[in-house]
Amino acid sequence: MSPRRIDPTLATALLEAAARLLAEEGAAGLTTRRLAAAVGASTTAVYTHFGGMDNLVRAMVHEGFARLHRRMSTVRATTDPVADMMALGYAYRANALDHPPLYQVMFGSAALGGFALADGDRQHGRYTLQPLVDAVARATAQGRFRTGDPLLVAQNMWIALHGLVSLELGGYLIEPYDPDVCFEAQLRSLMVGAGDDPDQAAASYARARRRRSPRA
Amino acid sequence: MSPRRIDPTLATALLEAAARLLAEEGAAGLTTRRLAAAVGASTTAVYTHFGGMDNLVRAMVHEGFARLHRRMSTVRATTDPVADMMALGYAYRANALDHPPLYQVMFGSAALGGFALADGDRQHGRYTLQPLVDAVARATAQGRFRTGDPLLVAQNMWIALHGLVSLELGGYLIEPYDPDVCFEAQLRSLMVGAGDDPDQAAASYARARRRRSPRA
DNA sequence: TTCTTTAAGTAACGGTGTTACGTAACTGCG
DNA sequence: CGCAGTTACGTAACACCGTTACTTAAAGAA
Repeated sequence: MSPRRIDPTLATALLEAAARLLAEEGAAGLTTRRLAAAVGASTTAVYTHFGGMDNLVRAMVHEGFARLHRRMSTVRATTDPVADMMALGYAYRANALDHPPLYQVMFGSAALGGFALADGDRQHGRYTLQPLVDAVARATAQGRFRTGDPLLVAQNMWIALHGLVSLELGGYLIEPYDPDVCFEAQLRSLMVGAGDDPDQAAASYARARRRRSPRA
Repeated sequence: MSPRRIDPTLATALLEAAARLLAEEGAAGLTTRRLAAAVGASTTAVYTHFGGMDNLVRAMVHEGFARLHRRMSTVRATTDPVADMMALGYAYRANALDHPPLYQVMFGSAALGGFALADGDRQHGRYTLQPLVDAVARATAQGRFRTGDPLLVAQNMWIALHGLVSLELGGYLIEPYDPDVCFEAQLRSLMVGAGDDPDQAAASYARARRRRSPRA
């Protein structure tokens, strides 16, 4: 009927509803019509505020990266940079497991009806790696890693983490080699691969385990 | 009009058309109607032969795993098992880069309209890892890897490879740290992480590079 | 030849993203 | 205060999607 002028920013209401829909029903449940129904508006609201479903999803992805960044930032640097890296790995994985569909959308694992992120969106999350890069630099400075490009080492760890999380969310890692087992093996292997001593890596792993999963 | 009884197995024609559509237009271009048009049939053909889009896609995924397995099998075992592992890594990545949309569907990175693989489908590709497991066992027997579970080490490498390929296909790996750079660093890091000596890993890497990418 | 089975087509249903168009409310200016 | 312009929304439609009754025609068996 009459356009109801109640919003306080219908845009944010749409975003919240979209996040809830995505979390509760997965990517398939996030449609313009259900979104409109959830906020008591019409489907055109999506277009006046975002210009289409793509941009709305893009906004959600940005928020997702921001939340990931916040979570990674809660991991404080200690005197054991390798343990710090592992703690960052825990934070990364915990964030993904807390919001599986969002993670899958962020990294393209949920087509969301043929929509695609722009180039800029994909690299938008790059700053998220910074804490990891710093930790690598500290580990290298302490002589625990072979000298090399810290960003390359960090990116390598990110790649492996994404592989694990992606396969875990997809349900590809099963029984005796379940995600937890793989994750532990992967973390230690990554550090040894970067140059750390296996025993020291194991000690750092034990240390990182103790300060598990800082809350979002 | 009249049902034309011409097929020689309309089913295979549908599969071929589906593979072509997927490769040329991506997951979004693969619809029942375009599929039907491509083979000159009606959309019901998909249902009489596959019982729905899901099963048709499932069949394509199985074929994709079979092709991956064939490609991995062309990597012959040599006296340098670490180089063999790296060659298997090349084969894995080359296969994915040859059929990007198919790879993304195989590993859930393309929702294909809310359809999902069954549990069995996801683990169907598991046998593909066997050549890798064998190579790990040989490397361990030669003392180049720390003693441990070969399947866990192989799965760890698979996870990292998938992370790289997945991010590469998604366009997340850019400029100074492009996929090729990351891939090389990753391969060597993986071997060192499993216990190999850095120098020996570098030598094996050079050896693997020389026998690059056996053809599908 | 007739009967049964099977594969295909037709047409529809409900759902999707998107858009043209109308309309009501707010905003700024005189 | 009142009038224009802009903006935000709803309505209704379009084209497309997967899926499914229902029907029809062909193939094989007796």
